[in-house]
Amino acid sequence: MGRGKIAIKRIDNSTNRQVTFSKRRSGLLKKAKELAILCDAQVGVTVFSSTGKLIWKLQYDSMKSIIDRYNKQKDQEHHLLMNPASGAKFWQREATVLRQQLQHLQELHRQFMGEQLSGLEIDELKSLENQLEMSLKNVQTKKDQILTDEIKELQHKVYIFKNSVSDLAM
Amino acid sequence: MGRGKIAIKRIDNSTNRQVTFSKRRSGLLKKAKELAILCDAQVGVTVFSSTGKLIWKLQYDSMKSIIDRYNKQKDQEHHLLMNPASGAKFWQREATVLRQQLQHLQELHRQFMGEQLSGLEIDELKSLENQLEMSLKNVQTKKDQILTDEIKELQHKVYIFKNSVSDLAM
DNA sequence: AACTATTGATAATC
DNA sequence: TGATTATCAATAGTT
Repeated sequence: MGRGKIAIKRIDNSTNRQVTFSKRRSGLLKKAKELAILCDAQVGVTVFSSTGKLIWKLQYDSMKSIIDRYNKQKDQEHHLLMNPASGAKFWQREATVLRQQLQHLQELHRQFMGEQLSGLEIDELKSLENQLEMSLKNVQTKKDQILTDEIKELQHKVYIFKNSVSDLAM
Repeated sequence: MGRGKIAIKRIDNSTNRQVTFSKRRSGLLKKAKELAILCDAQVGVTVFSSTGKLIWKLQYDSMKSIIDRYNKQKDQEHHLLMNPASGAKFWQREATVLRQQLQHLQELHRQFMGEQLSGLEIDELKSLENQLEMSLKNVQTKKDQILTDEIKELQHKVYIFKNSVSDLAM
């Protein structure tokens, strides 16, 4: 999209990669913001560079609902207005709950990755095994479906092509 | 970017908004994917429509590193905790990031449950399939190990019991 | 869902 | 880095 077309693959030159990263990151965030505003949607974007640094986080419009809730709570608990430190407390509670949920889900997810299985009972392992088997089946079904559709489409194209060739021969 | 310029504000006509939402969402996800590939970065995007339906896209194997990096970053910002003045803002940011991580992980987990597979490319499905197969193997190995151990233990008990019975007989 | 006239994004360059 | 601009890409309005 500039003075020349580029292939979408890792940019080898690191300086170039950095420059492109900056430019496209801002482009992406702009698009995200526009989407959120235009379509009244919640859009979140997280970007990490390859060195692992958290570059940007954006959570558009969902902030609004959080702040609404905060303001609501502020009304309900009037003493909050008197105590400047309680604003921090509200968000701290919020963060604590979220972190607990996240940790719980992380642990669960590790188990789905086949890690950290030591704490599990035999019944839990069996149940996990069943779930994984089911998941695998679903994924394979979906994959097969996509591949089959693709083949059908190609077969149709070949059919069309054959016909046009025989038309020419007539 | 089309037959006319538009102002970036909520589109009132709901049909139009829905159409624009579809178009721009796919545009955004394409950009995110390109950024990730070109610049070797981890990019996550979550999109909720105004009706609350979650449409999402994320390189599935990057979740672990996102969480690791997040935890790392949290350590770096840890000194902020000591400063009471920055309290509310810090915890607010904390909550925002946590909420976002939670949303990503929830969606990722749904995919590991074999749900919400519609948005995935064929390569992503293959990748997920491989991971599930590996997980399943680990879980089965662990299960077998536990069962084998249990059997050994029981055999030992039977052995002890036999001996004590023959002791009694003497 | 397609199609294009436009606007917008950005790769190369300075 | 930061600005410029020639191109390519995205998309708003139309069919």
